[in-house]
Amino acid sequence: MRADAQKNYDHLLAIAGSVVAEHGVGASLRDIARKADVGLATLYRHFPTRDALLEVLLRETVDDLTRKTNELETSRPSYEALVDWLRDSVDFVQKYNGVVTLLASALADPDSALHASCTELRSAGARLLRRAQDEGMARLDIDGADLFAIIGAIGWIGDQPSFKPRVDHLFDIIVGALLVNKTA
Amino acid sequence: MRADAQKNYDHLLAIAGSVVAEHGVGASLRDIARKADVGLATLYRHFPTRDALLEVLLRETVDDLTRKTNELETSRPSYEALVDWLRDSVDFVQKYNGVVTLLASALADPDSALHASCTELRSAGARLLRRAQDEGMARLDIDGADLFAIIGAIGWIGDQPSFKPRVDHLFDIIVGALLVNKTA
DNA sequence: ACCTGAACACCGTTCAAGT
DNA sequence: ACCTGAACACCGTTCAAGT
Repeated sequence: MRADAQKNYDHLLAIAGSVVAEHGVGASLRDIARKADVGLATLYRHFPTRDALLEVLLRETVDDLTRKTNELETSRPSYEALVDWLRDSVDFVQKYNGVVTLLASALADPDSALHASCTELRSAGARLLRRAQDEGMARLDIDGADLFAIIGAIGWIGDQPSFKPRVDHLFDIIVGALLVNKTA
Repeated sequence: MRADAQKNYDHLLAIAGSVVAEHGVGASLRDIARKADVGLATLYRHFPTRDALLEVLLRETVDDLTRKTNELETSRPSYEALVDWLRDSVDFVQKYNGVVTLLASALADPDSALHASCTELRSAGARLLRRAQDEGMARLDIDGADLFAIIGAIGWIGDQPSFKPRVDHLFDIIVGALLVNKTA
């Protein structure tokens, strides 16, 4: 990549990060190009679709999450590992408003630029879930896709300004329902 | 209202119902006017905002729900009444795609045309919840707003085509978490 | 009273023309 | 190679002009 193109790319990405942080995943691409002092077609040249741009914005965080999953799996009890991973996943989808709906549709669309990130996330969760189920710590009637849907549902709560203050409380309640009651 | 205006109003509403059923609450208003063979400004005359149109589309169902809540309250055990009401509420928000997000913001915005419907729905749920809590059937650390957020979260799952098949299953799991375990 | 076309300010997407 | 302005087809919203 030519030096001037690289500079545009980096600058575009930085501006996109702040605009998406403010307006969510549906932010105006025109607005991003404008704020980056770059022609709109230049944005399209670097990021041919909205998904492609968001994929770059989210990739780093997903990779961190995947790496951390490996650590959790080897170093922590299955119960704690699963809950910690759910906590991290909910934090991840709340990086930008609207990520949950984006990921839900990307999961079902193999052509989406985000499809790989979604399946990675799902299979990481499925592994931790399986381990907890094998040890009798998690209910047996759920799978990785259910986990994904539940992360999305909790993330949706966090996306609504009026519900955001309750999201931690509701996380505890909903996630609690996935675990086997140890006092029984 | 003049006879011709009434005819336009009724026709507009019927067309809007089918277009919103197909494209969700964000459906193009232009498209609705076009399909109704009516000038776009005529739609605006009858429904000055998108909220006003959706409010009319949803009102009937909310009223049914409120009426049914009264029945549930007097004729059924608190536990069953609460679960049935949650079931009906989730069905209600799934009448059109995107209703959950619409209601979440309308609940926080007293100027919204849907604000009244939202607070009605919330207080109906709060009443049933209180009764179940008084009888020791529901956990004590939740309130009507939590119930509303949870209905929204489950409704969000139903709005995602890839998760829709799991929504009944996840309803049982999440709602189960709100009830006190009777086997203890 | 009620209806309408046209105007305005946006948006995403594409492409011929520039350097 | 890379960038850009302009064009196209949409959208929501408003308003002067018609009947």
